[in-house]
Amino acid sequence: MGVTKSNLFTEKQNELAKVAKVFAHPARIAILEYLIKANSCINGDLVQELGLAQATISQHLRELKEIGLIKGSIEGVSLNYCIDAVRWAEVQNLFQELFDGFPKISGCC
Amino acid sequence: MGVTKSNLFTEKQNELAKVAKVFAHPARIAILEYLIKANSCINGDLVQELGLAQATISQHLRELKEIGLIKGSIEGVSLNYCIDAVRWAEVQNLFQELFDGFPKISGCC
DNA sequence: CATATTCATCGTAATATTGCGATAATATAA
DNA sequence: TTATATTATCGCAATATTACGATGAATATG
Repeated sequence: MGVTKSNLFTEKQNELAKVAKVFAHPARIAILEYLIKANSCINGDLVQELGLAQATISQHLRELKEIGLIKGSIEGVSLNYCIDAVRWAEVQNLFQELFDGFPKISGCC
Repeated sequence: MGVTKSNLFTEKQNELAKVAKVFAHPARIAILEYLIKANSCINGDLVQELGLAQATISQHLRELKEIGLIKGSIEGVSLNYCIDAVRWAEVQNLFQELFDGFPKISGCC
């Protein structure tokens, strides 16, 4: 036990859950917000900005990269991470679809 | 170690992460979608609908209830769970704020 | 070449999540 | 009251996440 039974759910439900999991940590939210503000940055900047160890930040960056929300380009000795606009819109849509599925005027409680 | 360092982040970042965590499981997405579709339901329905044990569903319902997304009213021997419209809009806004923070036309990569 | 800088990865400890059987709690029905 | 139905909670096992020191890989600088 202890493992999520993905086979019970639809492709879309699993996808949304997987994406939501990436947002489910304040450090990753902070990284995204910083990337939006700075419009690019490197790992080192983030170690200064947040108070986490370099290894920890690198790990969070990998998760953001794996889900496709950010991408990095090598810039000499350091690395430029930035938000992937296409994926960003895609993910925004995923959430919006769920939220908009609930009618504003509910006939229930 | 192993514990999230919430003190490093803003109130809002922690709140969004906490809410996202609730969305970070396909069963809870499925429950929400079912509640939207059915416009009310009980735990028993969900055991039929999803393939999880009653105890497991009850646990997921509690998490949804704790974050305020759903609320339940006693209906005889069973229970009516439904989506809390106010909280739903609130949470939608939290995500929208983050998503809208990223300008469509990025000057970066 | 040797050294420094920057980021990724590995290994590990601490903690959190997931799933479920068993059981408790509550309310209805006979 | 006794039995039935419905949901919550407890306790446990399996797995996942979080954090970080240590180390590795790659590139620049002297």
